[in-house]
Amino acid sequence: MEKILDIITKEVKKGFASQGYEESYGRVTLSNRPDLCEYQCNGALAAAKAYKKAPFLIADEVAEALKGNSVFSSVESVKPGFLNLKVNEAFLAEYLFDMLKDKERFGCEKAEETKRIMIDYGGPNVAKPLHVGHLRSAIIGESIKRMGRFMGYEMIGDVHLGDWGLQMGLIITELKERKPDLVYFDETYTGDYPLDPPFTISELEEIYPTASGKSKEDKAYKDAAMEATFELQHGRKGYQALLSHILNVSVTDLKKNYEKLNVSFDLWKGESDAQPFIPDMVEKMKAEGHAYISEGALVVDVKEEGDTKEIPPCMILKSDGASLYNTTDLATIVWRMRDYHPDHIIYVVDKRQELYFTQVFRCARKTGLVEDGTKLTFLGFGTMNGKDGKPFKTREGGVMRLESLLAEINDEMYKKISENHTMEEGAARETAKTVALSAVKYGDLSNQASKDYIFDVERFTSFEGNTGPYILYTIVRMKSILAKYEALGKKAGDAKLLPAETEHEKGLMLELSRFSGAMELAWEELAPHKVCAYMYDLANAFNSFYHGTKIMAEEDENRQAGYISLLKLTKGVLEKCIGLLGFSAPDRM
RNA sequence: GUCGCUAUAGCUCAGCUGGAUAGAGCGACCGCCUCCUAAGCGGUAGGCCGGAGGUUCAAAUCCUCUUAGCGACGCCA
Repeated sequence: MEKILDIITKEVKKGFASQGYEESYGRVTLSNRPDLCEYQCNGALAAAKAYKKAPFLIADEVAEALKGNSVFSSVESVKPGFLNLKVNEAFLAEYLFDMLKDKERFGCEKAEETKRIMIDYGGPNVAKPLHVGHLRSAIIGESIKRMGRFMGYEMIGDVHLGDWGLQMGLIITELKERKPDLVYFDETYTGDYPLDPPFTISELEEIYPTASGKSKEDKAYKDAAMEATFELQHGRKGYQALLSHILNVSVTDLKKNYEKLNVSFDLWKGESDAQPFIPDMVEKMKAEGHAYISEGALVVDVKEEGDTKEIPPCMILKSDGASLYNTTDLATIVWRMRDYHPDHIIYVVDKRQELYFTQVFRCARKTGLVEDGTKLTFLGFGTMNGKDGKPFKTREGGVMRLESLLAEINDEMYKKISENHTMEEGAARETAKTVALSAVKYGDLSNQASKDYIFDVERFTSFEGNTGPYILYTIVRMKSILAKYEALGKKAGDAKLLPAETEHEKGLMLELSRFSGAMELAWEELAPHKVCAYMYDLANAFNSFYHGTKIMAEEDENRQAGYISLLKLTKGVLEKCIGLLGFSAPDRM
C-alpha cells in the first residue's frame, strides 16, 4: 500500500503544480502543531523567494486548488505561509480497512529489490558466561535482523564466536594440570576420542578464569598455554578433540541463554572458522602489492584522501608472524563472500571499535575481499551504564552475568504481578518472564543505539510510563476486549471502520496510518528506537481512545463492530512492532 | 597531542529533510474507578536546547570558534 504521507504529498504537489509552481515545494511533513493540523506543508515559504511573491499568497492559491479534494477534510493557508492539512475521516477509515485486510504486513510494502544481508552480532566468547556487556549486541542485532526480514530482505544472523587464541590454550593447560590422565593428552593415542566431554559447562566457566589468573602470575604456566595454543593451531589431534568438546559444551549453553533473550542465530560460526582462509588471503595481499612490512609487521595502508586525521595502516600479521583480530575479521569476510555473497554486512559492535572497523573495511575493499556492490556497515552501540553513570557492575563491583541480571528482573516482576493480581504461580512466573524481557529490551532499544545509556533496574521494573510493560499492558487490554466481544459469538475484524467521530478516535487512526512510514524510516536508519517511539505514540493514542469510548457498551452494532476492527488493527500493529523488537505479550498481566 | 562522540526540564530520554508556542516518562502537585484490567486517563508547575559568533525569511537542528565529559588513536580483542 502506498504510504499515507506519499498520498498526501502527491495531492499537495499537484496543488502546487496546478498553480504554476515547481511541484517539489509540495513536500509534506507530520504537523508539529497538532492543535492546528495533522499534516503541514511549508513549501510556500520556500517558494516565496524563487517566485518573488509573498508566501501567504502562494499558500492561499494552493489551498484554494485543494478545496474539495477527497483526501482532506480541511486545507488552510495560515499566517506567514503554512499550509495546514487535515485528513478526511472517510478516506482515513478506508485506508485503515485496507491495512486491516493485509493481515501480515498491515500495508507495509516489502523492499522492491530483495537483498542478502549478513548481520554479525552477539560475539560471545567460548567458555565464558554471557555478561551484561553482551546484552546490547544481542538485543540490537536481533531487532535489526527482524526488521530487515520484515522489510523483505534475506537476513543471515551470525553469532561470530570468540573461539580462537590463547584462551583455548589456557583451558587446555589447566585441564591438563587437573586431569593429566585424559587420553587427549596422550600423544601416542591413536584411537577415537570419547564422545562425552570431560567437563561440564560450570567447570568450564570456572577453569578459564582460574587459568587466566594463573598465567598472569606464573610465567611457566603462560608459556605452557602458549605452547598448547600453538600445538592446537597446528593440528595436534587430542587438542583439537578437546576444542570441539569445549565448543559443543559452550555453544549448547550459549544457545540456551540466548533463547531466554528470544535471540537466535542462523550461523554459529566463529573466529576459528576463518583461520583456514588466512594463508591464501595473506599471500594474495602480498602478491598484489597491498601488504608490506612496516616496523616488522605486515600491514596494508588504508589512508584515503580527505581523511581529517592519520588513519594507521591495517595490520595483517604481527611481527612474530602470528595473526590477530584484524586477520581473523578479514578472513571472515573472505568466507562470507565465498559462501554467501552478501549484498551487505552489518556489524553490531561496541562503538569504541569504530576506527578499527574503518581500517578493516578499507583494507577489505582495497584488497578486493569485497566487491564494490557489497556494503559494509559498522553499527556501533554505546555502553550500558549503571545508575552512577559508570559501566554496569554487580554490587561487589564485579562483572555481572547476564543470567543474574535476568533472574533479578524476573523476580522483581514476579513480585509485582503477584502483588497486583491473583494468578496461579506457574502462570505468574511465565508472565513475569515475558514482561521482564519486554522491560529489558524496550529499555535498551528505546535509546539510540549509538549512545551510552543508563540501565536503571528500578526504573525498568517500575513499569510506568514509556516502558515495555506499558506497551504490553495496552495489548493485554485489547486482547481482553476482543475476547469478550468474540465470547458473544461475534466475529472481530470483518467490519469496515467508520469515519472517526471524536478527536481521540481520529488520533488513533492517524497514528495507525503512519505505520509503514515509521517502519521504513526505522529500517533505513537501522534505528530500533524509532520503532519504540512509534509504538509508544500508538499505545498512547489507543489508551486515550479507550478512556473516552466504551466499546463494549456501544449500542449501535455497526459502530461497535467498527471500533472492534480499529482495535484489532491496533493490536495487530503493536504486536508486529514488539515482534520486530524481539519480545511478545502475554494474554493477561 | 590528534581525531571522534556527547551536552535539551530536578532525573532518564525523544525531537523526522532547518519551519509556527522545544516534547515524553519519572519525580512533585491536583483531579478521575457502581463503567471493556487505575501497570490507566486528564491537568498544573518545571527550559538562555553547554557558551559565543555566523548562514537563513526561519536554527535545538547547518557552519566556525569555545568549554566540559567520554572514547579511539600499529603488534589486545
